[in-house]
Amino acid sequence: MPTEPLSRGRIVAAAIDLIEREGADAISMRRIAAELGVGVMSLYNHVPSKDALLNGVAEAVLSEIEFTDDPDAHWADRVRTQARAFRQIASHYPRSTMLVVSRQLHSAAGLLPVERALATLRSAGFDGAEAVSMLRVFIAYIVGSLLREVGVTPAFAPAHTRTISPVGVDAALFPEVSSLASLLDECDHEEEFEFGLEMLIQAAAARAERGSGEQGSRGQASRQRGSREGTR
Amino acid sequence: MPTEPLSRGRIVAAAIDLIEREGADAISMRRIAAELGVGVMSLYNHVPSKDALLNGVAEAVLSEIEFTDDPDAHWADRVRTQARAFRQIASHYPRSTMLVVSRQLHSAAGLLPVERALATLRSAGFDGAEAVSMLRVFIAYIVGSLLREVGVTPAFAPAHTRTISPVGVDAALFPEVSSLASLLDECDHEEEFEFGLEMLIQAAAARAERGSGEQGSRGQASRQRGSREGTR
DNA sequence: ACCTGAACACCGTTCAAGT
DNA sequence: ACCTGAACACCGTTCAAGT
Repeated sequence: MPTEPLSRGRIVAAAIDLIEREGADAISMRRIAAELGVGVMSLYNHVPSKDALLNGVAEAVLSEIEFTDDPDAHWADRVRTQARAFRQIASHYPRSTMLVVSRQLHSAAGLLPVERALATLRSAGFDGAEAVSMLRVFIAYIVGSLLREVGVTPAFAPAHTRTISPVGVDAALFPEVSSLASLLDECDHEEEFEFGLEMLIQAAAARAERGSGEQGSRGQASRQRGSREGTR
Repeated sequence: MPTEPLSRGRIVAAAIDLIEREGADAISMRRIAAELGVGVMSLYNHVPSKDALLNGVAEAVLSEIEFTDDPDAHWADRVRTQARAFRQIASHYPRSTMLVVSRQLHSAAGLLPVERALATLRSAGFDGAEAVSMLRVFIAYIVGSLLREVGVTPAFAPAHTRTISPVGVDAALFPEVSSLASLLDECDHEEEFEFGLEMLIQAAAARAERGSGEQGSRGQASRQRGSREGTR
């Protein structure tokens, strides 16, 4: 009594469900098939391989995040909104986050956020090259933040396993780490995310102002990369 | 004729070798054992599990990067040097990078870079809480950058598979993406890394200056997180 | 203490057979 | 077109047996 016909969508949904319930390590074609009450090989009628299925999972998760965008808002606010939308992945699909972040998606699901971000950065006055570089910087920061937030914790790492607690760190070898142990131990992920986001936006704003008149300023700045000379 | 006795170190080295040669997906306890010319179960005399072995791989890779640090240099230069040291992972051990980045290490190998970074940030005048937050921001950016750089490409993705080439993107739906396709297609990873690094250092420097007099400024700034108000 | 083969409970995917 | 069981070539790890 097949309540509903098998389909790519149902398979992907079952996979997401299983990942969020038991962790990314727990998923296998056989488990998913069992979850759907079908034979393993039935899955291959709708999905070419496990790898393709995982791409489907990443796409589905990414396309489910809310991407409201107000084109009339200040560009900095639009960047904030878009960055926070990405962070929703970590809270809505914590155990699938690694998957979303570690597979580059060449589909519309991945292209739409990029399109919006580029439009926003161009509206701030950046030229194409600047907008692309800036977008890459923001994405790198967001991806790294999400990875920290979801911890990539193996299944259910007990919260009591203190990692850098005052006890266990040699205060002579690591004075800073041991004196800041309590701060390193706990982390308000939202506050931390916002802190870095503001740093990046501030740096971007400084470049937006500076760049309004001069043309090749960024090209020069990037040309002196790799030099070991300091700021001052 | 056992040329050399089996040891944790030899096993980890063989694992790294195998990963760099055939990709992270290719490694298995059985393959590593075969590589070393021993039975699979012999590995378990020196390593409790595959998971522990992978932690060992991450540790070994991390501890092999050069961490020169000149305490007399300007703090911004020290940050630059340390950030670039991390990026060496991507060039020296591209296919192990994901492993290093996705496992939090509670060993000395992971603690030393943290200790140096905190000392550097404190020398810039940041208090403990600021230094810890700032460190997290830099790490998030670096981690995200490395992930982009190593591509997490499945084994040997042919370079000819153009992902966002001008052809294949609907210019009406994605005007920015399609007009900036050539810029999005290619990426000078070093230049890109330096670009974002300078943005973060600039933002950090602005906070270092501002914070020299006032005490609770950062606490206030972070307290207004989540507000939808803009910059201006 | 260190090594090991057999065995167990899993994998992803191919193939030939069904409807 | 869709489903499927058997089979193949793999996994990580336990266990009991060896030295």
